[in-house]
Order: sequence, then C-alpha cells, then structure tokens
Amino acid sequence: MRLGSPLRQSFFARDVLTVAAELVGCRLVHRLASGERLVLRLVEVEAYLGEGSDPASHAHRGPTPRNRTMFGPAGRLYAYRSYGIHTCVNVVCGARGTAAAVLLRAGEPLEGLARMRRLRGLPDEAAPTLIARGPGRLAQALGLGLEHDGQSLLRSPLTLHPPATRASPARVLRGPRVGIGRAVNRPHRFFEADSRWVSPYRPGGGRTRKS
DNA sequence: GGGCCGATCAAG
DNA sequence: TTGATCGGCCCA
Repeated sequence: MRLGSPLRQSFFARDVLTVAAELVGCRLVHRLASGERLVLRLVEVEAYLGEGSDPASHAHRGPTPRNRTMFGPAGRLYAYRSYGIHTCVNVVCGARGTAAAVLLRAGEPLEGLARMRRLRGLPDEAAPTLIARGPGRLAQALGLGLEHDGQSLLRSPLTLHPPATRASPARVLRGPRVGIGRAVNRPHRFFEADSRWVSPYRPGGGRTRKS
C-alpha cells in the first residue's frame, strides 16, 4: 500500500474543527519495532476545544500532569487512561497553548489485521469490525499505550497520511459527541456516512443513569 | 483524606 | 447491567 508523505505540522496547527473534519478518511500508521506496519483509515473523530472554551475537554480547567501534552505543540499524540483501564488517543491541534485536540474514535483496519487482532486479544477469525470500532479498541489495536503520550505524529514510527487520491472522498457527517455528560449537544463529532466501521452512537454517554 | 464521576469495554 | 480501577475535582 502506498501512503505518500505524512501530514505536516501546519495541517494540525489550524482550527481544531477543520482539522477534525479533514482527518476523516486519513490513514494512521504505526510502524512497530519489528518493521511490521499497522494501518487504519480513520472513520470517526471528535474535536475538543481548548482550555476554557469546552467543558467536556480534559484541558478545560487548565494544565494538569495528565493533560500537559495538550498544551504543547500541535502534531503530537495525547494518550490518556480512560476509566482506569483503557487508553484513548488524541492528536493535539491548533496554536501551541490552546490545548485543542481530536480524539480518534474508530477506524477501518487496512493493513496488519492479524497483528491488530492479537494486540486486541481477539481470535484470528474475529470480525474486522471488532478491531478498532471505539476509541479504546482503536488504541489497543495499534499497540498504543500511555508510554506513547507526547510522541510526535510528524515522523515514523507514528504518522498520519491524507486519503488515497484514487478513492472516492469520504462523505463526512457531523453530530453530537459520544460518552460525555457535558456539552453533549455541540456537533463536534465527525464520521463517515453509512460506515460499518463507525462506533455505535450512544446519546449522552453509555451508562444509563439509575433513577 | 474520602467520595464521586468520567472522552470505555466486555462479560453475564 | 455491572465491574474493572485511574486521574481529577470537590468537600471536609
């Protein structure tokens, strides 16, 4: 598979909503130490505005030890632990210090599927839709953990590449974000229309409140 | 320090 | 529906 040049920092250092919309259809590549290449095509992302402007953002209340990568330059990976168990990954965007980021929520596996299944703990015959549909699954499938927090996405082993020029451009829809309690109604989630690779939409979060 | 709530996932 | 189980925040 041909990938072409990776996206550059100028791509990421723009308005986070613009970047998020354009990231749908891009390919995320992790080249493992073994030389093996894992490739996902992004089908679903969420934008989080920076400090002060987005109550749902980890950066909303300013820098902390966990979110400090968000306050650094654009084009780096922000990895955090979710619910004490899963790792989720973001791309830092915008001007340095704004702490905007795009959460990578789901992808279509393109290359290295056998390896991704192993990383996910799935049997060899598991459906490909189980590999990277959902942010925790996506990170696990690519072998990304907290140790990758702060890593650059501008060069190997971790890179993002524009959509293949041959392929028909993805039809990108926009809707509410998933799994958060605050500022749910902001349409900051971008996803490919009619895609089986997109994570299931759960309005206002997956956990139903007990009355 | 204690208690609660998440940008989640999978088993029952 | 629940449990796993961590960081951050709020309250004492």
